[in-house]
Amino acid sequence: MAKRVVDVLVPVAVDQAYSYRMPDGLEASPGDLVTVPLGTRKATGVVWGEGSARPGLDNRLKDIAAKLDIPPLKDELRKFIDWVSGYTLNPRGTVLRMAMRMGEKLGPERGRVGVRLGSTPPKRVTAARTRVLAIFADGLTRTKSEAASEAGVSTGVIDGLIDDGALETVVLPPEPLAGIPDPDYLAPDFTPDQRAAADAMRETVAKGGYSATLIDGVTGSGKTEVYFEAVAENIRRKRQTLILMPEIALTAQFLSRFAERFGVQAAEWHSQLSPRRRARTWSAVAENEVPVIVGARSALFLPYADLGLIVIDEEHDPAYKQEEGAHYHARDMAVVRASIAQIPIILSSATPSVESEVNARRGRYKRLHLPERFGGQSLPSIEAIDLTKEGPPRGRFISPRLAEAVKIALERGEQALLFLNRRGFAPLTLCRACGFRLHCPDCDAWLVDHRFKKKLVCHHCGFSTPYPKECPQCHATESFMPVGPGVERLQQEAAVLFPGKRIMVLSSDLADTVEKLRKELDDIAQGRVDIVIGTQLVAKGHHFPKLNLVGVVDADLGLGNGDPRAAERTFQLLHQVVGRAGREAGRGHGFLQTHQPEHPVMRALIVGDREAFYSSEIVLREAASYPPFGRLASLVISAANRHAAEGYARQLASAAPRHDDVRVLGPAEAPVAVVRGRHRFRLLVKSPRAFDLSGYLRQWLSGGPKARGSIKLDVDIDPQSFF
DNA sequence: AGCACGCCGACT
DNA sequence: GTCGGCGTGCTC
Repeated sequence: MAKRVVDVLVPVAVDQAYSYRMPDGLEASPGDLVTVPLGTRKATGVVWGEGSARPGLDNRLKDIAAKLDIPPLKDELRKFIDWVSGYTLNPRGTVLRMAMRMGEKLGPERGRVGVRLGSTPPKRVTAARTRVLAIFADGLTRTKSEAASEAGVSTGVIDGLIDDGALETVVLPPEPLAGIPDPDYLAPDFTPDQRAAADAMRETVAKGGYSATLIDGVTGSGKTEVYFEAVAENIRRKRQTLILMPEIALTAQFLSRFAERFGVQAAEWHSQLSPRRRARTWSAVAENEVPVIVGARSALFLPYADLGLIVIDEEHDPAYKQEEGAHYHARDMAVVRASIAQIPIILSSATPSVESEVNARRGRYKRLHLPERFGGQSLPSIEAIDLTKEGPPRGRFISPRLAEAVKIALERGEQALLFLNRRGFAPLTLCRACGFRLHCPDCDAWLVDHRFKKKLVCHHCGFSTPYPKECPQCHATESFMPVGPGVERLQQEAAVLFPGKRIMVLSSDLADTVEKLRKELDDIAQGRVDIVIGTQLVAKGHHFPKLNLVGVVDADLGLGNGDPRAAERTFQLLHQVVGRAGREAGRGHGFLQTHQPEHPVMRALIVGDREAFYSSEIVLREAASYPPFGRLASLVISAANRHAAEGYARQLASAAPRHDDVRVLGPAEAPVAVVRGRHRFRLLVKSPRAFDLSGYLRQWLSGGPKARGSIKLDVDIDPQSFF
């Protein structure tokens, strides 16, 4: 009898599952993890289904090597992987890889080594040894490093005592990743509005099944506390919760809030976990030992044993879109995962994405609205400073009115934040003698002057070079002139305007370590800083009690780049930044320096009419058939030389199947035409919302010309950024 | 993703 | 002559 054949999906960039023979004495069902020979090496794959007979392949089939003793990937996760692959056009193996990034080899957790008092007294006695033995006199077991630090000795002393037999080693069970959260550890003190929302949340979770809820409320309205009630209910039901966060920098503050509410730490998942911890977390999630995971977007692909609830915090945040390698939008994929698993999902934001806002308005999402700031605080009042009428003197960036407001705030003993979403000293440096602009050798981009680091940096490829002594074109010396502001230049200006004040610049490139950043944020929170100058890093989630004044130095930045989401992004970012003001100390105030005070984004912020902004933005999107009223895909073609890229892009465009619902725009040179020495062209594909754009693209690309040689094709469904 | 295969430059 | 650079293509 012929052996059973099964399909195994391997975590490499192939779309098809490969067929393998099942050797005698081995049983494996769909979802099981198996090791299989793949080329010259071995790979860990997942049984995806029964063998699909393909003629001519039978004699090449290899045997499955072994089955791993790990819980199988649930049907739910395999369906999700297939769906994500089909939608994003990433090969299934690539998507599987995201679910299997568990660090080193799996398998049973290796126990930690503990040390306790042995039976024989030491042969030689020293002062250090006496101290060690003294702490072990209580009969307790400790790890080597714990014992060493407690006794104030090096681990060498402990090792010596072990060799002597005075101490003995025991294998300890692995340290738990997270305790069991207590849903009733700290009962929150809710306002009637919050209470009602929390009750509704709890009911939704208790009822189970798929549902999507948008919690929408201003900064400080208690959104987190409200969805914590949903989490509490899910914990009571003993099912796992995934809380997705836009980025790790935020999770530290968030985790302590979680611990205050539930009495224990939640387990974390993000790309910076050590391999060891990663592997442990992965298997603990699969073994149902982790009730709550707080994670970045990749946590969406973990092998939950019993996922019962997903929460997306700050659902509008652009960081949910994965832009490198496999493109996917974690918020949208999370909704799909919830629907496949038939569980509730909660999306939370003070400034929902237009997509989610439309879903709520059309009844596809339930909406829970939290209208007020907690404890009766009022929202900051916001006014515009019209730069066309009362701008700063030439070469300066802080207008007299903003400077005056900062002075007054500082006199009152309050803090001020100057926000500018631009790193470095100046975005452009040119030669005053010949007009030469310093640009990146490998990209179509200017070099940004980073004066603190004494370097010129390309923000597209990371190229950096010391400041040149002379102009590369006309060899003039001392002729360079900065054009435009960055946060570092703003600091220089603030130091002159506000002498003697303590100024801190916060920007992602200056915060080299997470610890340093945390300390700086703490310094601000403790009031050890008068003026904070920051990029969008400061916009997110941090709580600064003494901050009452926020000045947006260039509110127009990001509006003029032709991106369909520019207005939405700017509104969300500025709303968030200005929301930093007056969260505790009282009434906050915000200034928007702008050239267009009548722009709908500025009007909405100043008048505080969020609804009006969404309504007008939705009308514009609908008229242009932009998402969420139509679908977009972007195909970026890159190649080592411009001609090859353009030629292939044209061939590809002409191979597009004709379809009444689809418009193919381009090819056009990408907005940043050269990155890392590669020339880029772009095709944009537009279709109605109800159209299967992924299917159309799959058909197109399988029949179109193959990208050979140095040519690369990057497909991005639902592109968020238009670089 | 690995890993082998293959086709051109500088070494004992 | 061959060692080895990494560009190209395959893995049941």
